[in-house]
Amino acid sequence: MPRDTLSRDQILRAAVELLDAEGLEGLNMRALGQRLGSAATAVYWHVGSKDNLVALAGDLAWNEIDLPEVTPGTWRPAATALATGLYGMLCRHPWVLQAFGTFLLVGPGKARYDDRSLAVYEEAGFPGTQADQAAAAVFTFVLGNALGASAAAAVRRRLAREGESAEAQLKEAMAKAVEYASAYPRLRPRLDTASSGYAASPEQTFELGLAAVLDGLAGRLGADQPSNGSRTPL
Amino acid sequence: MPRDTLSRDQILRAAVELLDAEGLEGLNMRALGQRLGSAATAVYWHVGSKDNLVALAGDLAWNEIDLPEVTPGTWRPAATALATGLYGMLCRHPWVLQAFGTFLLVGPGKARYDDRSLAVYEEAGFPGTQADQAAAAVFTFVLGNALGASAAAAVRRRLAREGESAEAQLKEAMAKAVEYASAYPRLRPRLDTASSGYAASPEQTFELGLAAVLDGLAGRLGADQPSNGSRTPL
DNA sequence: CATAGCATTTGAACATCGTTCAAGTGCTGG
DNA sequence: CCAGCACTTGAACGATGTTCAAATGCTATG
Repeated sequence: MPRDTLSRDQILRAAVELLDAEGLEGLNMRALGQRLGSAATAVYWHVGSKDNLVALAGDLAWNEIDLPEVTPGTWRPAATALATGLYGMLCRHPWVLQAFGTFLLVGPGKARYDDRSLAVYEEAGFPGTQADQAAAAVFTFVLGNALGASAAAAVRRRLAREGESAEAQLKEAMAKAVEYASAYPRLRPRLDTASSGYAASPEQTFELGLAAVLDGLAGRLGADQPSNGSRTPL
Repeated sequence: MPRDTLSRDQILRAAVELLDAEGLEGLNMRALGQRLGSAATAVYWHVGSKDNLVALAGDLAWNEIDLPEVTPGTWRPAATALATGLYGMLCRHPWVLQAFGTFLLVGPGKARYDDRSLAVYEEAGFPGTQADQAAAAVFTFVLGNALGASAAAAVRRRLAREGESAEAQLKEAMAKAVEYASAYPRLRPRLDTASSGYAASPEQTFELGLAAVLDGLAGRLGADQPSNGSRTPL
C-alpha cells in the first residue's frame, strides 16, 4: 500500500459528501478528483465507472439503516423501524432517491438492497397470508410511503434553501389552486389553511401516514384469509 | 406559418414517443431532431431547453390522467380513481418517475400538477380533520403508493425486456436472500414461493395495497378527532 | 542491494451532449 | 415588390464520462 494512494472507502466517503452537499448533478469525476487531491481519472481504477460509483455510494447510504431486531409474532415494530430508518436515510441523502428512484424499492440490479429488508419483513411475517403478495405489498407500500414522505421533506428543505423565489412560486401555485377550486365551496377554507405555509411538519405527516398505512395493512394482511382478499370493495 | 415548420405539440409528441421507447437517457436533442426531420437546434426555438422540454412532456403525460368526478361526502372512490389514474400513467410513461422523482408529489416548480389533484382531495374531504395534515397525508401516501407500485411494474417490464440476464440476476439475488435468511427458519418456504417468479401481478399488489392504505387513512382521518391522532401507538 | 514486476496515477485525447450564435431561408403583410 | 419577422441551420464551445498509453513508485525476489 503506497503512501499517497486512494482507497475505495476514501473515494466513497468523498463522493457521499459531495452528493450530500451538491446533489446528484453536483457530482462529476473531475470535481471528485479535485476533492481527493488527485487526478479525476485515478478514481476509475477503483470504481470502474461513475454509475458504479453512485451505486456504491448508495450502498453506503443504505447501510446506514440499522435493520430492526425482529420479535417473532409481531411485525409492526419492525416495519415501523425499517420505514423510519429508510425515511431518515433518505432525508440525510436525498440524492439516493434521485439516483435510484424507480429501482430503490424493487430493482433487480440492486436487489440485494431489498433482500435484507425483505428478509426482515418475511421473518416479521404476516402469518397465514400468501407470503409473496404480503411481502410485495408491505415492501412497496410501507417503504414507498417513506419515500414519498422524504420527498416531501426534501422539497421543504429546498424551499427553505432557495428562499423567497421558491416561496413565491409556491404562493402562486396556491393561488392557482384557489382559483381552480372556486367551484368547490367547501374547499376554500382548507386551501386558506394550507396556503398559510405548510402547517404540519414532514415528520408529523410521515408518522401519521405510516401509522395509517400499517393500520390498513394489518386489517388486510394480518388475518388468515384468501389472497384475493375480498373484504372491502375499493 | 411556413410549410415545414415545427410545432410545440409535434415536438412534445415526438419527445414522449422517444421517452416511452428509450427512457429518459434515450432522449437527446439530436435524436429528437432526427426523429422530427429537422436540425437538433431547431427544437430550442420552441421549447427553450431540454429541461423545459421534459417538463412539458411531463405535463402532457400528467394530463392523461382524467381526474375523477367527486361526489360530495364520499372521498374513497375519488381517491381510488386518482391513484389508479396516476398508477396507469406512470406505467405507460415510466420516465415521468425518473424525471420528476422527488418532486412529482410535492415539487413547487411543478406544483400545479398537485394543485388539481389536491383540489379533488380537498373537495373529497376528510370532514372534521385538520385539512392540511389530512391532505398532505393523503397526497403523500396514496399517491406515493401509486408511485411505488408503478415502480414495481416498471421493474417487471424491464425484467421481461432484458430477458434472461436480468432474470438470472434476480435468481442470484434471491439465492443471496435465501442464504441470508438461513437464520430465520420460518422465512424459507416463503422465499421459495417468492423466488419461483413474481407470483402476484403488479396490478394485484397495487390494488391490495391501495385498498389497505385507504382502509388505514379512513380509520385515522375519517372521524373527527384531534390531529395528534393517538389512537394506536406505532 | 538491485532490479523486475505490479499497482496506481497521470495527462492527453475522444465522443457525446446541451447549448449558443451568427447567418441564412422563406413566408407575409404593407 | 420588398421589408421584416418567424423559423431553421450548421458550426462551434464547454462540460462531462471515459479510454489509453506512458510514467511513477512501492514491493518482493534474486
